[in-house]
Amino acid sequence: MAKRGEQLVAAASRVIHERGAAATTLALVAAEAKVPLGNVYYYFKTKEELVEAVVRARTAELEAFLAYGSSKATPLERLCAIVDAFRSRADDMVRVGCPFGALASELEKTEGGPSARILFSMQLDWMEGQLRELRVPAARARAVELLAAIQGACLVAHALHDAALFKRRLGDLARDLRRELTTES
Amino acid sequence: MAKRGEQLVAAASRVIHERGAAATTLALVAAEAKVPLGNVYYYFKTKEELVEAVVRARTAELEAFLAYGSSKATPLERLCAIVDAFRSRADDMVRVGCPFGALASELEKTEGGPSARILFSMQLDWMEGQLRELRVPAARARAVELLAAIQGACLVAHALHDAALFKRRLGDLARDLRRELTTES
DNA sequence: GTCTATAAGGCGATAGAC
DNA sequence: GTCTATCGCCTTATAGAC
Repeated sequence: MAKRGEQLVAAASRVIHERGAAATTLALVAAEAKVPLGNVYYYFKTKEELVEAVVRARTAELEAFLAYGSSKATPLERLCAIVDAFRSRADDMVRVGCPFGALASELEKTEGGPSARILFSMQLDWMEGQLRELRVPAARARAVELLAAIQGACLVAHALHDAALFKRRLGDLARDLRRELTTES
Repeated sequence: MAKRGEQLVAAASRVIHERGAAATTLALVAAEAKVPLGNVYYYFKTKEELVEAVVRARTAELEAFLAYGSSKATPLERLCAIVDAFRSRADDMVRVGCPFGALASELEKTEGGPSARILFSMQLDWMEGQLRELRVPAARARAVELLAAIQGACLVAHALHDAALFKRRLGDLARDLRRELTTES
């Protein structure tokens, strides 16, 4: 049980969420975790290793996030549950960006370093699965459309500091999903 | 005519586009502009001032970009022209991000510094104007939907290093616009 | 106006006492 | 395992010769 290591990863995840990975210094992480700076290097040889650990932690968060969606009864309810779950985090996402999308996009800017694109591919795979179950044609393209709509809304709302814009757009997204995909009985 | 100053802004804009504003150092900009480092400070007192100049340059680029769209005959053609213009820049946008969106979102992460959200509000205003001319209800919300769709597609495609995804999504976006907004005669 | 040299401070990373 | 002290480098910014 590497309790101290987990504390550091949790602290690093918070600081990175607030400031971005590039602007996150190990001194800030150490202060957030209430650990002396030098101690960080006992658990992580480099800053890059710490960022990789944060990516793994975010991946686990996303798994739990999607598992919550999967707990709903129908594919349509599952998709709407995920949209609503993003919507319920609106204030945080608009203030500092999406904990999955902001990290995934930022880390792709540095070629050699760690990647977090799995945070997008996991969501696409999960959404595609739900759409396939609904017999929606071009399920992969529709998954891309939905993920891009969510991420784009977050990006625009974040830059404009407009949480209401994000909530409205995600509400419309869930409404459109229900309209199009509800099986008339 | 501050020729040297314009060279520096152009060089800074290129470096920021490639690496992001935070990772851009004045040494890199000076090298890109083939100017000694110390000389940068004759034209810009601080790095922040240089970034502000880059934002103004991008704003002018966006104005020209939207003016090109405005040159088309009908509002529908104008909207599609902008979508197509983004699409024609796909390789660059997928490799390093949107020159407008990436800058706008990154600069909002640092509170005290310069802002580039005008790059989003200009696009929203322009799109809203076209949609209004087409008598589309909830024109502002539809403008947000379109801008978010473009920016989200760029973000996802960038993180996944998948230019084809971006081109497909923007092609679908233009097709959907034509389908919904074409006036049957 | 242009350029060289360098200051001042923050960063990742290490050494070594405890 | 934990912590203090510090190294070496890079960054922004300045001083001052030309």
